[in-house]
Amino acid sequence: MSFTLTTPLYYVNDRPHLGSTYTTLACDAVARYRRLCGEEVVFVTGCDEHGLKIQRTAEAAGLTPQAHCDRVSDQYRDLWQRWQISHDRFIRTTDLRHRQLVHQFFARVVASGDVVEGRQQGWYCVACEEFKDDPHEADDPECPVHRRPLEWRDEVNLFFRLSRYQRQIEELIARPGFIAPASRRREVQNFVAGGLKDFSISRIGLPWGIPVPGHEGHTFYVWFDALLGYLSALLEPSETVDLNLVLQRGWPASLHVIGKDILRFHAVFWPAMLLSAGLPLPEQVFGHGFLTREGQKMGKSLGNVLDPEVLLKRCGADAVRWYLLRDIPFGDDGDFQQQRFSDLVNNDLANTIGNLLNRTSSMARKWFAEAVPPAGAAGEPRHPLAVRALAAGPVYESAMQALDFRSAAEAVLQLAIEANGFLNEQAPWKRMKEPGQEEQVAAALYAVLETCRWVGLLLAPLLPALSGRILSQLGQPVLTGVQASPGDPSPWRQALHWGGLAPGLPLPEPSPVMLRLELDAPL
RNA sequence: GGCUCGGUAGCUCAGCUGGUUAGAGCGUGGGAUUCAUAACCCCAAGGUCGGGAGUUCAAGUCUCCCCCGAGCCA
Repeated sequence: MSFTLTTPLYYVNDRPHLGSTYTTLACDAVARYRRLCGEEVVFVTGCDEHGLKIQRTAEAAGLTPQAHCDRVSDQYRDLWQRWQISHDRFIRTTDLRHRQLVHQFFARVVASGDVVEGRQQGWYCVACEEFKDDPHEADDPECPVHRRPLEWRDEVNLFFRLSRYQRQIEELIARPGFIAPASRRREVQNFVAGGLKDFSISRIGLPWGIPVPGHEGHTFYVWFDALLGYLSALLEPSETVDLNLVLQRGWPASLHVIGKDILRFHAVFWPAMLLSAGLPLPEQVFGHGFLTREGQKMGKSLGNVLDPEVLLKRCGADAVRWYLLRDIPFGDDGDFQQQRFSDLVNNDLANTIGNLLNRTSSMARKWFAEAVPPAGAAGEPRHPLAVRALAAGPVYESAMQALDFRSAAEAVLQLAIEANGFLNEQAPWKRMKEPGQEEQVAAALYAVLETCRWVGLLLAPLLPALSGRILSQLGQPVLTGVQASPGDPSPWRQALHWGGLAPGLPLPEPSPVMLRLELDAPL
């Protein structure tokens, strides 16, 4: 069973921003989860590097387009590494191999009779890389998104006959689950219901792009070429570029995660292109929401852009991942609020989870020879905390399947909250002062330590680093996505049974697994 | 202008097919405790559920109108 998922291929017009980081973190959580479940995962990310906008940005910076792309794509690669993103592929659309694949794909589309010449006249937004519908006679029209002047174009281009796929696309988007969250489906349906129009797939006089074979002076429209990056990413760098091979390398994708603004490209244009080329369609396109900051749109003009570099450096990956995944319903727009960010990180991670482990481990060490105490009655699946943990598992898993990170995170957190409550009820520190209570204290501590182990395990996809610290403080082996033999449950799933913590196992001296955030200045 | 979503405690939001005293988290206030990262645990706070009208024995929960905000389309 293989699971291919993609982030968008990020446009290298500017340095990476929080939005792309958000998308990528979410995908990383999914990829890690699927691997832990024993699935073979291909996690694709990369950069989209062609187009007039890039060419101009490079010129403005006094660089060749290639040098500019190299620089920005390096920033992405570097950023993902520091965020510990577990992608398997990083594709750049300026790779030679990508170009070859685009040519093969184009040949198929031509063979299907889906490429025609047409005259394209209209107002063009370079920033959007898109024709707008402003009337021909408009005076100095502006792009409503970028508030920049549109440019008049009148050229003979190649068109993709999207209109031929009207029915198939309608059927596709009607399929439950194809467009997620479901709340976004109607928007696309309305667009499609309006009638699909052929769209141009080439540009004239734009050197920074992939040349169209057999059409001197034409380069591919940046969107046409970019989406194909999902396919070229799948091929091993060492093997010949052969479009047929993608079927053995993970295509079709199970999941495209994108920002809501590019849903149409992924849910309409892209599937039509694939149909034309005779390739199977992705199973799901998930359009997540946008992030604002303290209620305001982030932007250069406002000077309120939250830099992922700064966030990582000052707060750490765990904190940011937790906040974004646990507090913002994935799919909805979210607002980044610094106060809430530090409140949640400190309460959930440092206090509730971190301190739980710390206090319990230190009691166990103090009274039970620096080791996991005997389980006694706490080894039974009937134990109250066992019941909780065993119930949390399925809730957590179905949430992760649905990309509902928030519910998944809450299920884990709830477990820790319950364990804290249980500990206070049992008050082992009080009981230890009374004679003959040792056995019960041991059992209570065991139950809580075992709950901590579950918390650590369940946290692995969401907060891999913190998860590792928790587990290692419990003397547990580092989890990897190592494949189980087919049919067997994954090591991770196997570990998720009550009583996995071995009594007598030495416990290392505890040290806080999660420090509190002290953000004195604004981020 | 058309369509689609929202408007529920200071903040962020849950509230499915209408039915006991409208919920959670954070923040705030109080209490308890000392194992622990001044952490954990318990309790409280009285929000006309955007406004108005209607249907009903009964409406955040259905219908209509209006106001406000967001998005898609034109």
